Amino acid sequence: MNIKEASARTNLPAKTIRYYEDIGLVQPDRNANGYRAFEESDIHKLAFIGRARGLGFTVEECRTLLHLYEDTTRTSAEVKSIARDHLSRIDQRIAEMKEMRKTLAHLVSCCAGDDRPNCPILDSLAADQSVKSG
Amino acid sequence: MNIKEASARTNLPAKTIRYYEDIGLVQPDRNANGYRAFEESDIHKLAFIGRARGLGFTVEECRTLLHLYEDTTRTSAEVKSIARDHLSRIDQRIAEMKEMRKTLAHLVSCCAGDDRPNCPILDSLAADQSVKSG
DNA sequence: ATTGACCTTCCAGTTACTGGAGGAACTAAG
DNA sequence: CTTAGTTCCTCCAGTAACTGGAAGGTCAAT
Repeated sequence: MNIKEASARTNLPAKTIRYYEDIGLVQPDRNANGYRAFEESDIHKLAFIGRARGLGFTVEECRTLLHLYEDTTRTSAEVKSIARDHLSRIDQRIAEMKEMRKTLAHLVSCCAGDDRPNCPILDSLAADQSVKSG
Repeated sequence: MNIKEASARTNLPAKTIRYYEDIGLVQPDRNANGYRAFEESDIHKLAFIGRARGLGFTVEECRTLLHLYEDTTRTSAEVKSIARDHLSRIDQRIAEMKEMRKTLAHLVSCCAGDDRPNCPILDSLAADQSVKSG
C-alpha cells in the first residue's frame, strides 16, 4: 500500500510517516519505482505510535514502548515505569497550567476591557515587587 | 550593570537575555569594552517579559504586551483580548492533558507492573479496533 | 604575569514535525 | 501517444524558545 493509504489508515499525515521512517521507527519496503510499500505490520506499528503519541508519550518513549511491545521477554514493570513517569510529568504540567490559569483568569476578570488605557493585567506584569532590588 | 547582575535581578538566564536582545525585545546599551550595560528600564522590561512568559504567553505575545504597556494610547480591551485568547488556549490544553491523564491513569492502574510480560498498557496501544480496516 | 571569573560572538542542537521546491511516476482521458 | 492531474520521491528550511559549547577578549586581584 502507498503512503496515502497508510496515512488514511493510521490518521497520520504522510509527512509524519516519512519522518518516522527517517528516525527509524518504521522500515517499510520499497517498490521497484521507489515508492514505499506499507504492509499491515507497518500500519500496526504506525497506529501504535500514533496512539502512544496521542497519550503524550515522547517519540523516544514511543520507540522504547515499541521495542518492549516486540520483545516478548519484557516485563510489565518496565512498561508501567515508563507510563508512570509520563503520568507524573502530565500531573506536574497540569498543575502548572492550572496555576497559570488561576492567575490569568483573575487578571482577566479585573480588567475592564474597555477603551481606556488603564489595565490591571499590564499593571500586574509590570509590578516591581518581583524585581529584586539591588 | 553587566549581564550577570541583570540575570540575577530578573531570574532570567544570561543566555535568555541575550536571546531576547537578539529578537529585539530589549536593546541594552554597550560599554566601551563591548559588554552589555543594562539600565533599570531594561531590567524592568526583562522582568515584565519574564512574568508574562511565566503566565504562558508566547514570546510574540510578550512583545505585543510590551508594546501595549509602553503605548499610553492603548485600550484595556486590546490587552484583555490577548489575555482571554491565551486563557482559552490554556483551558483547551488543560482539557487535553486531563483526558490523557485519565486514560493513562486507568492503564497504569490495570498493569500489574511485575516481571511477567503481559501488559494492558501495551495491549491498549496495540489495540486494533482503532486501526481502520482497509 | 598569571589566574579565574566574566564577557563576547557564532554555530549547532533540542522536539516533533510542517511547508515547499523540484522532479519522477502512475492513472485516466482524448 | 500526449496531456493533465494526482501521487510519489528527496532534500532543504523553518517553527518555538531557548540551551550548550567552542574560541577568544576583558577585568580584578594576586
